[in-house]
Amino acid sequence: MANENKLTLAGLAKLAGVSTSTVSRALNDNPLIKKETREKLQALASENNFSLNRAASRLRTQKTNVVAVILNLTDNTDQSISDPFLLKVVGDLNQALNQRGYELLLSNSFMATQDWANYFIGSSRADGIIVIGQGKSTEKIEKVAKSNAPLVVWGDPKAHANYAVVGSNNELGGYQATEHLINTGCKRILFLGDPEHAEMSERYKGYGRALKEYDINISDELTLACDITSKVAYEKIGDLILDKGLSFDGIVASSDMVALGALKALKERYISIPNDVGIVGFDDIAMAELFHPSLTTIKQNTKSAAKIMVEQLLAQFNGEKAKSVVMDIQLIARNSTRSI
Amino acid sequence: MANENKLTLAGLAKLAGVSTSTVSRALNDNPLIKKETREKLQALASENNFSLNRAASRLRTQKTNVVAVILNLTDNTDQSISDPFLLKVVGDLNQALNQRGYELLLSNSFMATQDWANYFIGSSRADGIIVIGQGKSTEKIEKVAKSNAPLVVWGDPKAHANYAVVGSNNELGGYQATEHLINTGCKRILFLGDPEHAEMSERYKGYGRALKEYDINISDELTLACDITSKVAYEKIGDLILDKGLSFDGIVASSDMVALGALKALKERYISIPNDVGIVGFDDIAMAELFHPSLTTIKQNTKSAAKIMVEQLLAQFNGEKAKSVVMDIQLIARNSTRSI
DNA sequence: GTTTTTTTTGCAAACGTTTGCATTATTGTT
DNA sequence: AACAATAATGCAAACGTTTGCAAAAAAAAC
Repeated sequence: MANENKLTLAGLAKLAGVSTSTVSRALNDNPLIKKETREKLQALASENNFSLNRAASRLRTQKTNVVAVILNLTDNTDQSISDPFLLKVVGDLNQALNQRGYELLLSNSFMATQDWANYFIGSSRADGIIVIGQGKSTEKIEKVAKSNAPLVVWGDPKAHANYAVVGSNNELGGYQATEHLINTGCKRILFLGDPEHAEMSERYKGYGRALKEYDINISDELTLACDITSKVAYEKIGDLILDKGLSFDGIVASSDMVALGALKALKERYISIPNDVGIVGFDDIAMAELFHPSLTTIKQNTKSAAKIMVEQLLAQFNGEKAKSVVMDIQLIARNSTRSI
Repeated sequence: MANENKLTLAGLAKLAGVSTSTVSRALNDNPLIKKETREKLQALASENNFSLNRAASRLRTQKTNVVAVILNLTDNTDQSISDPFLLKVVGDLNQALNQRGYELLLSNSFMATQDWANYFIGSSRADGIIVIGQGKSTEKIEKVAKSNAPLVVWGDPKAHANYAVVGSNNELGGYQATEHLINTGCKRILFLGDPEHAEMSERYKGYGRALKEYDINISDELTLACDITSKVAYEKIGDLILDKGLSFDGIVASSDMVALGALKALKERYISIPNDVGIVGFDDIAMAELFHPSLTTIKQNTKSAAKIMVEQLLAQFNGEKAKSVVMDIQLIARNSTRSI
């Protein structure tokens, strides 16, 4: 093809009548090279639309400028990848990484059966790893951490781990969601989510704390364990109502997608939202305000979270030790809960 | 760190008492090497959890085994990246690529101001490019195509381009959506979408054809140009009703997200769906069936599309010329349209 | 037990950068 | 004008693989 004899650094050097070192330095804007020469060479390079062979420079510098982002999906393959929240995080990470001169190698947890650290770092595919979602299976993450490869995890920062975790204050989020329902008159509040799941379990704790502080007794009946997908939530709520009637007047959903499933189950039974049942979601995905009714939710700021994760990762590149960071959350009151 | 003196091929060779060539061949399962030796060396490699330096092998082989996937977003940055459909495509591509031994380098169109071909291919960052979304701005794509870098585009395959396009039969989709509304009794059907946008314009054509074939006159008033985001759709429908009352009884939405926006605008005004207005979306995103009412839509099969795109790309690696492929679509009738 | 054939291994040269050090050109100082 | 100090460039050795070709070892043929 056109690839026949691609222009190389040496070729460009000959073209310019200088040495390869000079061209290399010039293209990397190294001040060792006289400014005029630098500019001249840069111009020449772009004229001949030359571009450095990254494979070569990576080999030489032992640095890839690539970060592997791993979607740590749970077993049920298809559903979770469609959670807009996770993908929003990917998008924000991409932007944050690009801003710092890095590229994003996307991967899901199914890919490498081998351990990630070796697969990505040991092989010079990437300089660091960002895992999205602590989820339930933390063994693989632990393994990476132990190999002390640069690593940052999006998950629950309170789950004191031996690696850096960036995530929202899930406990507080759960608390505020519950409190908001209490303040808007709900008495029997359901928690809908997966208490086994790292992030979700903290939200569950916050839920428990709020009930306790407001002297509402916690009943097992009001904890509805369910996978964190809309479909499962929809079914679970349907079953519950079939089983016990409308035994609740508020729902703390562990994610917006879960809330969406619940919403549908309720609306199909002509249960009024927010009058009969108030719902609070978690995440504030883009379409939260487009549901009908629009969804009251706990907003996670993915944009700044992404920026922080990248910072923490880069810190590790410089030999510093990364710390876990707790992100503030924010209650966004909309129409799926009564107004205070 | 642990990276101090990483085991190298030469090191492993010394450890095993053979030459590097033998180890290299063994790890690549080259039958030139005796089977026993191969297995012994492979075992040794994994014992010492050795992994090949990809930067080096890429340099040597002039192949990266990476494919750049570019989200070709339109100007309004934030919204479109949250379209679950596009991200679903990314996920499916990731899987399809991994299956063929490739990795996915994610990027968005804002990143490289330079031309993509040079940035990704010329620099040995990737072997090929997959662009998601033809959208409105096709110049950059044309540029890549001209440089004849391996390229496949997700877009409208009927838009005869000088590059390989994989996409749904958008015209037929638009037709079927419209026909379905007609069959369920709609008389004044609105098209909601962006006729400038490559994929959408084909859907618009199909819409027009259906109206014509069923002898319904096409009125400019019933074409509501709007950006392909829920928010804009929501506003446009609101404005339209404010302006002219309920001047329509059916909507062909150019995507599910657009449909969702319209849905909300209508429900807020207590307009019954599907009785007063029927709505058909496009894409069949995961939550389409979880809207209330669940959304009738034209399903695009992203999973097999992804597989085909990858095949078409790999074909180009082998010097074959890739062809555009039209994917079948399928009407999924749910509750946002009356039953036939 | 040679010779021929086949199988298995090793040698050494790439692939295209970057960078420590040596060298040359330029400027400043006396 | 000679020397010192500084700025700008070039030399050449890496970085860790892969692979054509030669060589050695093993098997087969006579």
